[in-house]
Amino acid sequence: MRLSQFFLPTLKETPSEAQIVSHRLMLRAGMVRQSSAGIYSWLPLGYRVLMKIQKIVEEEQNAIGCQQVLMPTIQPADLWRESGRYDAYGPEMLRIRDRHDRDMLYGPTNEEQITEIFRDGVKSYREVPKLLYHIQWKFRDEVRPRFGVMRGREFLMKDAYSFDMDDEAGRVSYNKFFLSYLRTYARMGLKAIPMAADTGPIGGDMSHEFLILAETGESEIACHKDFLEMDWAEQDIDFNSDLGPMVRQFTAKYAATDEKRDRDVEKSLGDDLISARGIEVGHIFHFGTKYSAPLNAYVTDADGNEVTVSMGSYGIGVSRLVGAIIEASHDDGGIIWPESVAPFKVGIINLKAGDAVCDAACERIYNDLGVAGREALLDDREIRAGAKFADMDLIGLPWQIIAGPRGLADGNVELKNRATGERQEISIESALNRVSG
RNA sequence: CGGGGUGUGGCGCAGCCUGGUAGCGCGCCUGCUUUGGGAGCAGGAUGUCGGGAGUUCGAAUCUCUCCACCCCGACCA
Repeated sequence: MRLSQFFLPTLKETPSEAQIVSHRLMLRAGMVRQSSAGIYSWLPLGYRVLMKIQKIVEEEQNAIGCQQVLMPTIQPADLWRESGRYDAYGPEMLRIRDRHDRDMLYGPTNEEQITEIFRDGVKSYREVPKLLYHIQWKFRDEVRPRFGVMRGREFLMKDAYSFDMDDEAGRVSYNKFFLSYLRTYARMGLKAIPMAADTGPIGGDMSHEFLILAETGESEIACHKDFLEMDWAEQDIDFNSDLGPMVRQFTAKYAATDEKRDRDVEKSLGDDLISARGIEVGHIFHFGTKYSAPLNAYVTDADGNEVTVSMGSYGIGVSRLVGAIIEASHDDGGIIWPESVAPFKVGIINLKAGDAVCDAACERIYNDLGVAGREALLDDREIRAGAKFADMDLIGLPWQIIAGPRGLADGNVELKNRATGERQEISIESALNRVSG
C-alpha cells in the first residue's frame, strides 16, 4: 500500500476525550474514529489489525476442532423468554421492536441462540461433543463506556460454546479451550495469565479469566511470580490427549483478580507475590445445564434415555485485544505491533520522494515485498522526512526501511527495528532478507 | 445511576468573570524556497461559539432548559 493513497488520518495532537494510551494512540494513528459513546468506526489501519487478530483467533479455535458459525446480531425476544433471561437481563440489553411490533434485541451474547441451533440439529449422543464458535458484533449498553475500544458498548467478540454429555466430559472441552487460549494470546505477543473466576451455578474450578498485565488495566490482580517466567511461547499441544496435567500446571499457582483475592495466601507467598493491574481479554466457564435445561437441549444416549447436554461458553474480546495489545506494547513514539498482528510488516520511507534514485529504489523494495503478500506500506508522500519518521513510529510497524540519497549512493538503506530501536545501514538485499526472514 | 467536568473551524486551546458581533497554534489549499528526525516565507479557505428559550439596543459571554462527550464509583469480553 502506498501511503499517498492510503486513508490514514493521523493526528499530531491527542483528542481531549482520550485518556488512556491505547485510546490516544488508536485515534492518533488513524485506526478508529468514535461515532458515539462506546461505538467506533474502524478505519483501514485499525481494521487490518482487527482482522489479523480475528484470524489468529479463528486458527486457534479451528485447531481444537471448534467449528465456526455466524449467528445474527438481532435476536427474537421470545428465545430469551424461554431461558428466562429476557427479564433477568437488565438495561444493558438493547431492546428494539420491528414493524410488526415484535420484540427483538441486539444480542449481548448468544447462549440462547446457539442452544436453539444445537437443540434443533443434534439428537443423538453419537454427535456429541460439539464445539461451535462465532465472531460477531455484540452490543451491551454499558452504564459507562470508556477507554476507547477497551470497553465499548459495541464490540467484536469471539464466543464459543461446548456441548457434552455430562459435566465430566465438559471438563475435557473446557481444558481444550483453556490451553488454546494460552496459545492464542501467546501468538499475539501477550502474556495472558489465567485466573480463577466466579464459577456460577456449577461451582468447582471451571471458570477462568485471562488477564494481561498492563498499568492501565482495570482490574487489580495478584499472582505468583512464576507466571511471569513461564514459557509462553507457542507450543504444540495434542488436543486429543489428556490435557488435565497441563492445565493443572497453570491452575496450581496462585492468581486472582480483585474480589477473588485471598490475603492469607498472599501473605504466605511473600516475595513470590506479584501485585499488578490487568486487562481481561478472555473468560471461559462451564455452566452445565443452565441453558440446555430451560431450552430443552437434550440428546438420546446409548440406552435410549434423553440426556440434557452440559454446556460451557468461552469468550475472547477481539476488539478489546486491539487496545490491550497497544497497552502492553508501545513507547513514547507510538505503537509497537507484534509482528503477528501488525497492520503491515514493514514500512518503507522514501526520504526524498520525487528524486529519481530514491523513487526507483523504493519502488523496487516495495515490489519485492509486495510479492510476499503486500505486507508493506510505502511512504511516498512528498513531505518532510521528519513527519514521515513520526508517522511511521506512531503506527508502529515492526520494520522500517529508510531510503535516502546518502545511503543509496553506497547502495544502502537504513533498516530499523521498531521494537528495539536498532538501526543499521545495510544493502537493499540484506534489508529485504532480514525483513522476510 | 450517584459525584465531578467539558462543549468555540479537522485537532489542541484562548476569549466568558467585567456583553459590543470570534482569535491563536497545528493541520488544510496556492505559490516559491526547501527536504537525513513533525521546514521557512507570502497569500488563502474553513465557525449555526452543542441545541432551544429568555434577558438586552446588542449574547460565545448573563439566566433557564435540553443534549452530547469525558473523568471517579457500582457492572462487564
